Amino acid sequence: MDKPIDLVIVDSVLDAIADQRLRAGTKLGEQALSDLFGANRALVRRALAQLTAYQVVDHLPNRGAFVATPTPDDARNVFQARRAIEATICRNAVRQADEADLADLRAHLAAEAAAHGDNRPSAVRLSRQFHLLLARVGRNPVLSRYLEELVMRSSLIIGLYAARQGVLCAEDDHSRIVDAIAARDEALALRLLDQHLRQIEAGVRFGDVPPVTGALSAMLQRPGE
Amino acid sequence: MDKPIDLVIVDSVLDAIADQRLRAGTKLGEQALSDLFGANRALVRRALAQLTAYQVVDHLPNRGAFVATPTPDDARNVFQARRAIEATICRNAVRQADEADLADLRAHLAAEAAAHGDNRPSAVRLSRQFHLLLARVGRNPVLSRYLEELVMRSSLIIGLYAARQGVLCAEDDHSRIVDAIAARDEALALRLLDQHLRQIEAGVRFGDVPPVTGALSAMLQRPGE
DNA sequence: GTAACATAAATTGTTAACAATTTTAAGAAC
DNA sequence: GTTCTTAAAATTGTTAACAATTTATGTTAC
Repeated sequence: MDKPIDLVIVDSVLDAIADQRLRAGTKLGEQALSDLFGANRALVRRALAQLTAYQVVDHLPNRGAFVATPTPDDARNVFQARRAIEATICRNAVRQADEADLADLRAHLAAEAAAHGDNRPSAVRLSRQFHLLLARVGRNPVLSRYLEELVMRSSLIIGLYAARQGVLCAEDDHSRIVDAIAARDEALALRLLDQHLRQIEAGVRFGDVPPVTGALSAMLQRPGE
Repeated sequence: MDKPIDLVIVDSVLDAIADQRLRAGTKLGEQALSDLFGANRALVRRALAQLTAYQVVDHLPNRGAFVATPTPDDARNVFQARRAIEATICRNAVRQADEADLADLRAHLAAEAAAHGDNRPSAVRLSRQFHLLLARVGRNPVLSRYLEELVMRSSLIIGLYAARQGVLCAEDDHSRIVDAIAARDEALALRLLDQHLRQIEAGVRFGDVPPVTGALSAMLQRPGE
C-alpha cells in the first residue's frame, strides 16, 4: 500500500489541479512540498520533474515550479487532441465493451447522479473520471495515458477560464453516450461524444485571470467525499 | 547553442533509439553515461527520468535503466494511437499548409530521394522525420509532442521486430501524401496516410528477439550524414 | 565439473552540505 | 512619498560523501 513518496506527491498535485483547488500560477516551492509530505528535497524535485513532463507544471530556472497557465492556443490544441483521441477510445469502447464494462459505466452514472447538486467537488471529480473510465474500457493504455494528461490540462483550462456556471458536464450527455455504447451504435456514440467535448470547450471564456492567493497546504488537502 | 546537458543526453539517446543504434534491453548505466557526456550523476539521473516518462526507457528499482522492450500489445496500441493522432494532424495540414509549408515538404521529399539507397541510416532518419515535419505543418504542438513519442516507440518496435527488409517507408507513399495535401484533397490524404501506417505495422513480425551486445559509447556515436 | 556459499566489486539510492541565484526587506537620496 | 541602492533572507542548483542493493568473482564441498 505504501507507494513511492514521489508518486504520492505527483498524484496529490494532479488531484488538486483536477479538482481546481490548485489554481494556475500557484508556486510549488520545494521546501513547502518537502514539509507537507515529509519527503526530502530530492524526491520533491523528482516529483516536480514528472509534473513538468506532464505539462501541468512550468519550471522556470532558478525560479521554481509553478502550476502551468495555459494560453487560449493551448486550450484549442488540447481540446482538439481530446476529440481526436477520445474518438478512437470511444470506437474501441463500442467494439469491445463487455457486460462488466457496461455495468461499471452504469454504476458510475449512478454515482454521478447521486453527487449532482449534493456535493459539488465530488460531482466535478466524477464527471472528469467518466472520461477516464471510458478510456479504460477502450483498452488502449497508450491512448489512456494521453487522455489522462489532457483531462488534467482541461481541468486547468476550465478552472482558469470557465464561465462560473455550466462548468459541469451535463450528466445527461454521459448517460446517452453509455446508451449508445450499449446499443453498439458507433456513429451515434462518436457524434454524442464529439458534441459533448465541443460543448465543454464552448464553455470557456478567455479574459480575466484572477490572481492566486492562499496557502499551499489548504489547496493540497482533499475535501471530504 | 550550449543547451542543458541533460537535454543533450536525452536527445542523444532518443536519436540513437530512433536510428536503431540503441537496441531494446540495452542497459543505460549512470556511470557510463556520466563518463560519456561529462555530466555528473544527478544530471544523468534527471535525463533518465525524462526518458522513462517518454516510455522509451524502463526503470527497475535498484537495477537501473534499460531501453524499453515493447510487447506485441504495446506495438498494436502504439500504432493505433499513431493512426488516430496522425489523422487529425493530416487534416490540419490539408487545411492549413501554406506555400512555405509545401516547399518544406517537397524539399524533404527530395532529401529522402537523395538518401535512398545511398545512405541507409540517413534514409531511415529522414523517413521518420517526414512524419514529424507533417506534424509541424499541422500546427498543434500537443499532437506533435505525442507523435514524437509515438515515432520513437515505433522505431524501437521496428528495430526489435521488423522483418529485415521492408523497414523503410516507401518514399513513394510520402510523396503521394504531399501531393494530396497540395491538392487539398483531405479524404485522399487521410486514406493514403492510414494505408501507409498500416503497411508499416504489417511489416513487424513478432518472434525472435536477438540479444544485446556491444559498447554503449559506440551506440551513442552518431554516424556521419 | 557443478552447485552452493561467501566475499568483493560495482551500481543505484539517499542525504547533507555548499554554491549560485533570486526575492524580500531596509535605508538613503531626492 | 517615491525610487534607487545595498544588504539579508530565502530558494534553487550542484556536488560529494555515505548507505543499501545488486552483480560479479572466487572458493569450497560434493
